[in-house]
Amino acid sequence: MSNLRERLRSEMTAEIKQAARDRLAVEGPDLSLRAVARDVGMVSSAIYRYFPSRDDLLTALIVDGYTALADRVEAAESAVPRTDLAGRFAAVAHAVRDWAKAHPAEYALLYGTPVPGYVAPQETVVPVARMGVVLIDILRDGFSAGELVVSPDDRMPQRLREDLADMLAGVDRSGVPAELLSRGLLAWSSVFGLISFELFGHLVGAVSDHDLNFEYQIRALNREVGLV
Amino acid sequence: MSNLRERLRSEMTAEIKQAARDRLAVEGPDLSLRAVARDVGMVSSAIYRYFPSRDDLLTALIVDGYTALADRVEAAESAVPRTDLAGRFAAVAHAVRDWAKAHPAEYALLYGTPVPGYVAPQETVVPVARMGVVLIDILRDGFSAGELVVSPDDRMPQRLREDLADMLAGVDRSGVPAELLSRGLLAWSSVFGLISFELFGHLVGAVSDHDLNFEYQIRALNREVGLV
DNA sequence: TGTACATCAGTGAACGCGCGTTCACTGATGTAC
DNA sequence: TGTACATCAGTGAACGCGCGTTCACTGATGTAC
Repeated sequence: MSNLRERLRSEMTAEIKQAARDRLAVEGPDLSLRAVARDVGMVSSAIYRYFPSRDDLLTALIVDGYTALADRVEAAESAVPRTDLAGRFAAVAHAVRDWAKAHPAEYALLYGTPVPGYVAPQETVVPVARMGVVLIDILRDGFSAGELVVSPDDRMPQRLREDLADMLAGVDRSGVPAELLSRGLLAWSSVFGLISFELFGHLVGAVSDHDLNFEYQIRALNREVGLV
Repeated sequence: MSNLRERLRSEMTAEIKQAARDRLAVEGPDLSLRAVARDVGMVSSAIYRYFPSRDDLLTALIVDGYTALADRVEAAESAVPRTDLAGRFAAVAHAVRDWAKAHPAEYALLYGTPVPGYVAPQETVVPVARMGVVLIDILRDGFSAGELVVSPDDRMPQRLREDLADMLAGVDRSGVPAELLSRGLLAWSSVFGLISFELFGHLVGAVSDHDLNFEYQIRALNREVGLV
């Protein structure tokens, strides 16, 4: 059986990616292939048996990151009773923050300054859509249960309405009016705004207990979205 | 008079910083001193007549960036009638976004992934506080005019209340309850969340007309803060 | 079960490169008398 | 107004470095018969 070679190969691949993640944490987004090789005890050219180039290694880290984050978000949200809409949203928000705090360098890789000239791989679409589904499901459940009240807004530009209706192609948005999708998008942006502010050091003068602040703000956000 | 030398010196300093900003835009946050020198038509060592090291040049760009942003924010906000609270907040939000879109690389430098090991210079405190003052003034005016209704929230943790009361040391927060400061902080985070999402490419599948979306979301934010 | 051949992980040397920073220098501008 | 000296912007060579990637190689693992 060729299993030995295959198993070693996948273990080695994982080890390289982990070393790369660790490197990312200490020296930021310009990943050095040679440093990674050193860390796993290999000669630098050996990495090329596993990744055809430095960019491909980076791509793998990015895809892994989105997937890990989506996993955490889904797991946290599914553990909350379906009828507890605010609890479900809070679970999602805290899952993102917890993952970000546990993996700050990866968070920065996904949601910080994009590497110039580097285009996000198509494979990120799937995990990103998974998070979108979780969020939209909360909105739909709230709407169809009558807990989320939304009055049609005729000041919403038609173009924007169409954008929102087409967003996340392939994801079921049925029964969720554009007004609600827009609210969800704002809430989602706010969650990442809060987390980025905290992790990137923009709250240093303002807040000392970040846990308390985040929890309070998520409650406020819940109120604002209308999930109570 | 030594004015000639001094004038040339400050002109050259400005030219170097501008070249550095341009470089930033094409190759991201790892600024190359040699590339900057090439762009201004100097030999690389000549830069050291103006900046003692690469980090000092970066620092100058960061301080300049915050200052330019605070200038724009103040100018935009002060052009709106004092009683138009929602208009004042919208002016602030749009000023930030306009500046960010006009100077995306600088925005990323200030609000994107922090350079690991690099500590933000103390001089950024002043321009950051200036923006804080603008925001807090809006909240105070709204509160004292009775337009911003805020009921005391006894679920707000004491620790958080103290944090908010101490925030932006030296800035006048008199007459603005912690509940309102917290709302302001959330709104401020949301503005940057929206802008970062747009500039860093996280809305690509979701929204095509970013102007419309931002304008709509800022109106929603205004409603949420209570500025109508 | 044993042998011949194919696959492929890892080595080590080499490539060409751009980087930040230093240093002794030249020559123009500014200052003191 | 003219001369002697000080200041300082910019040059060019050199330093030591780490980088991504290539290539011919060795030796172990896997496959076919």
